[in-house]
Amino acid sequence: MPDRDASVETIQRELTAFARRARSAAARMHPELSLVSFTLLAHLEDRGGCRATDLAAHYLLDKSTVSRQIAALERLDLVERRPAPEDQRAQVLHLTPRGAGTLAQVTANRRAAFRERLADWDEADLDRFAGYLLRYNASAGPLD
Amino acid sequence: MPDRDASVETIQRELTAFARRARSAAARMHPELSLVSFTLLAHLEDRGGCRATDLAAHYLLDKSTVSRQIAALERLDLVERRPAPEDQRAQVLHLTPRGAGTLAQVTANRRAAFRERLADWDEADLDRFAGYLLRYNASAGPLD
DNA sequence: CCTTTAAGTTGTACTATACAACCAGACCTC
DNA sequence: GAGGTCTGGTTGTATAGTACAACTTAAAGG
Repeated sequence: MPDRDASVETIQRELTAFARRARSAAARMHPELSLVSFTLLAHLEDRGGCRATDLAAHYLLDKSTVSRQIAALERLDLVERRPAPEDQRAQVLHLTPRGAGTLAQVTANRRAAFRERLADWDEADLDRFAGYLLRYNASAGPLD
Repeated sequence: MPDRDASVETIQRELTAFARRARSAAARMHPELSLVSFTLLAHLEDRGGCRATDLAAHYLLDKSTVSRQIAALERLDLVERRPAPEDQRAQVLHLTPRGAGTLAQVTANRRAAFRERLADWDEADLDRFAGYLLRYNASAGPLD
């Protein structure tokens, strides 16, 4: 028989355990792209390009952090800067072809890893789990 | 109608978003104890003391990392070292009273935050969500 | 115009982390 | 029981990610 407090306790414990491992797990899965870099590239792809400031606001990162992350991604030829037509101060960031390729590769790896990990879940459970995660994250505010 | 791939995709996306925010969220929730320190203290409480090597093995951290974390926690008077009775090389780490108090405080804060966040979930959903997280984490291997 | 605001970069500092070198105590084998 | 090896732990060094503050340049608004 379910007990509210026990369930909350378990959720807390398991999410904490997950959080602790997540970055190193990501690093193992795709050494060439940290979790943050991956996220930034994915966002650029999703939006079809945006400004550094937008990334900073969206992910609650300092603009200096984003500036350096982008500089690193540019050095790797994964991102390029284009002048913003209406604001000479700003740059619009876009994936390069290489960036798109790397992102696709990493995305495919991640997808495969998750699929395998969830291979023996039945469809109804997957659907409910996805729903719970959405609901949980939605209550976090506009952090993502 | 649930679609397997769509659910996996959602799970992946939402877990990634969660992982990205987790550390800074923890830092906001309890600035005095990082997620890792919190975990180490909790483990010490749970086990009633253990060696640094055990912590490193359990959390897949390098022993040097644990050594420095423990040194910091000792400086804060949250952890103390006791000679290991049967091995002069080793030290058994224990919470100090202050460490136990801080851990209790942080645990209470976290619990309250999770409770509030999950306040409008009904008991059956909490129970299922907890079960799914357990199942998901269990498939990760003995990382925790 | 001149002041204020916004976009980005750079200097500096801190934390978490790993790997390698090392030390000291324990253990094993002959 | 002496020497070689293994184990627990610390320290040196390096890297990544992050923040805050100072600065530059351009836009916006009185």
